Amino acid sequence: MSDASTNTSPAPAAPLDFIRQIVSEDLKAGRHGARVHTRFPPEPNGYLHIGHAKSICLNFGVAAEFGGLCNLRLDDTNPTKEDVEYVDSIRTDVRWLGFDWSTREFYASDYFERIYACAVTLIGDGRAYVDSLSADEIREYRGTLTQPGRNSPFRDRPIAENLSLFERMRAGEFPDGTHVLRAKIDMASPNMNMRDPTLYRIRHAHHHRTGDTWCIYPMYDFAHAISDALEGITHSLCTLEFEDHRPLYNWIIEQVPDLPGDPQQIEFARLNLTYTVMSKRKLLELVEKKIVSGWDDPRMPTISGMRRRGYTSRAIREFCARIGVAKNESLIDVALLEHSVREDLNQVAPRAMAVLKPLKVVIENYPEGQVEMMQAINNPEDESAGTRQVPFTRELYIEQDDFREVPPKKFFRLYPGNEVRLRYAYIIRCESVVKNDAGEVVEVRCTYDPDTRGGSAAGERRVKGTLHWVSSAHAVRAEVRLYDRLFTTEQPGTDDRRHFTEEMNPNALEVSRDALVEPSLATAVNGTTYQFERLGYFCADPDSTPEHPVFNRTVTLRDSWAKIEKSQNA
RNA sequence: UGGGGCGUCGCCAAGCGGUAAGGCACGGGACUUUGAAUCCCGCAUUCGAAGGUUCGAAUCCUUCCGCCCCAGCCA
Repeated sequence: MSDASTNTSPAPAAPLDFIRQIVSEDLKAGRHGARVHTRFPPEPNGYLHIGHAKSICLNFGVAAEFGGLCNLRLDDTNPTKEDVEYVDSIRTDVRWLGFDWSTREFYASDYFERIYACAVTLIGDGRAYVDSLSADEIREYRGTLTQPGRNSPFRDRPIAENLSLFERMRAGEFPDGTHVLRAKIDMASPNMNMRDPTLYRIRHAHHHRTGDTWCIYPMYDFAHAISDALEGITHSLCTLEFEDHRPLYNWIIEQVPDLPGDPQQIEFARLNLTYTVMSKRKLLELVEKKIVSGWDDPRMPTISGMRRRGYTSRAIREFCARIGVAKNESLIDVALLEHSVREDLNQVAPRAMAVLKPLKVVIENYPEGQVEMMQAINNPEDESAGTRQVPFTRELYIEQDDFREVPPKKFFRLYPGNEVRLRYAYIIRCESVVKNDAGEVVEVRCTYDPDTRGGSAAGERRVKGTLHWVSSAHAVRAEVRLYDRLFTTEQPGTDDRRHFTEEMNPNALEVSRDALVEPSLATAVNGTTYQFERLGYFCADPDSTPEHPVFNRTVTLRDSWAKIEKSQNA
């Protein structure tokens, strides 16, 4: 993943982000035993999205760059929200992104016994107590942002009673909500997280890994700090909203005796993307209400959705490298993601010709029944990709958008009397059109110049436009799914006068069922992304069958003509 | 009106007292059998604001302004 180990030519080092600066200095100073050990700790309650990709690239990246390790840890402390389907998808997605956690796949639930022991120790030291207030009462006692809280009447229970109660909580003697274990810190703290935070709650629920072994489960703050310490994590990277939790994190590390390691929590800004929602709650809602086809719907910002759409993991990693890591709350322009995708795909995607909205072209002076095989370049960016043969005949299809009966200014595609080049084939001239009863052009009649065939003959005539095409007799019908952004607003979900689903783009999916693709695409390999020349990048979808190929539009090509036309109409 | 953070170009982001990197976006041009790609050029006299310290301030100090997060037995 990294070539940082080559000691030959020290490339002009890109500036380190603030986290890498800290890690680098810690290493230099010999802190944390001069080690770097990070972890990526998702909760298995949904699929990973592009925001997680930022965290994954950071955690695994930092570890790799500084000769350390990164664990995959599933933070599964809430059995009511978590599921194996999610842990499977997480493993798949992190691996697909290109990262390897070797055998270091851990689960917070692996530590339940040890976390329980920590709690018992805390109780024994008088640093935790069983509270029997109701949830509502606890909230009341907590105070407000400006007013201190009050001590619970159960705060000074004798240690022995706490021990016994906690043991009975574990034994399942109490129903949900009757008791909770709390840290004894400071109900007057200006930091709400320090007002005797809950450490354990009773949940008679089946856990996807521990089954019915437990009916009490540790809270995030408690489980996370202990898990980090147990795994020897040195730098515990998380998002900004946990900044307020750091004092509690440190409290736990300090107060629980005999914990190995001294992890350091550092917070960075989460990723926000324009025209995208990034909360698992909202994404789950789209899935559950069947507003999208599933977590891997190509319109979703999930890793699985982007994969199905045709994004490459390399493009996503590059994107994550470009957005940087800082503490500013940022809103990244989705155009940067699209740029990263195009940049990678341009290098690696095989080219092909496909016509999305076909318009028939008949070349009047081309012999009927004749088939010529034209040599086409598979990837001009990669000579090793070779060439292929594309059949050319008298009757072809071109893109409807490539013909205008009345051309606008600067339109140098096909119109009556004009000449264009057919890619890898001949120059043709539009002689006349055939219209239907409604007055729509349904066929374009052309003539071709036999001397203009193919690629590179010197001194050949030049025309301004080059069109893609397919042979009527050879083309394969395909379904093409044209995706656009899922939302119409830059920051969906931030307007509290309406539900975020009201900001969805009704045209986020447009299906063309009568697209025609060149014969070589009939056997397109599922998951391969092609460039359909002049249109964009398209990925063969798993829904494809040999009789019915399906392609997802990954992203369009940049389109300067669209800009010109738009400014003309403005 | 408690606490914790953050304010550098339209969007990100370097900068760490010596005179504003880079990317995206945008605009212009070259090239072109993809109006793609590629290549050039342009794009912050100024760093939320105002004072102050200094030969010198985005960087140090003071005050002010704006935005985000926190009152789950969620993570």
